[in-house]
Amino acid sequence: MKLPFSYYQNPDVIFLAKDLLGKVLFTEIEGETTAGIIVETEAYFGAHDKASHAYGNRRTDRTETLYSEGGISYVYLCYGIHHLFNIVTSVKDEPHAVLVRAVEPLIGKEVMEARRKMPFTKPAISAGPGSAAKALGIDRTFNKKDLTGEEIWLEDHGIRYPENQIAAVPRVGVAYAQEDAFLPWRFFVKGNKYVSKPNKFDPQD
DNA sequence: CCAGCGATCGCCT
DNA sequence: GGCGATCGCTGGA
Repeated sequence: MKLPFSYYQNPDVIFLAKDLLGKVLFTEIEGETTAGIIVETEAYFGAHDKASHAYGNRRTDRTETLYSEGGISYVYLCYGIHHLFNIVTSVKDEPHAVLVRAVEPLIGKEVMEARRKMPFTKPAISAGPGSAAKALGIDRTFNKKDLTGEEIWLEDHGIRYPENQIAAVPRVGVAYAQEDAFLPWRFFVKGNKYVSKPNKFDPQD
């Protein structure tokens, strides 16, 4: 059930971003297990993507994690407040990654409610990358973790969404990436209430 | 060494 | 819908 290390080695980060919808993201922190179904992702196409921290093969202390082999987590602080969780994919030195933007609470809902101070019936509990990470208890200490380990991992529960239920639209908050800002590399489950706000519904529907 | 800013969120109007 | 919070990373001095 736990996704094997090989799953993350796939060189096609766009495929993986879409394939990760429906997979279940787990954390175990101080004996408390929480998990959510991934319902929204964004692909970041490494060195060739102006929206990526690793654009142009930029290497700094922060981006070094992105050059790990697939199956490692990349967590960083955004706006001084929010922790954003990414899944590093592909082979070593190919800095591809998938940002998890929203999850649907599945296991440990009470724990998530305490972390977020709101009932799990409120979509805001885990809609949006900062909220999803907080609900699952993910912070900076989760950077560079093995995603097949005992603290954070993913499972395949056989959840599959038909093609026509998945929207592919431009990514959020990457206007600075110029022409790359228009690439349809944000994927989400249409109509799922835990999907983050911007363009919750496919404009074509 | 330090000023500017970000893959956001929640509160206020 | 508008805006302030808040801090590590980044690149230029």
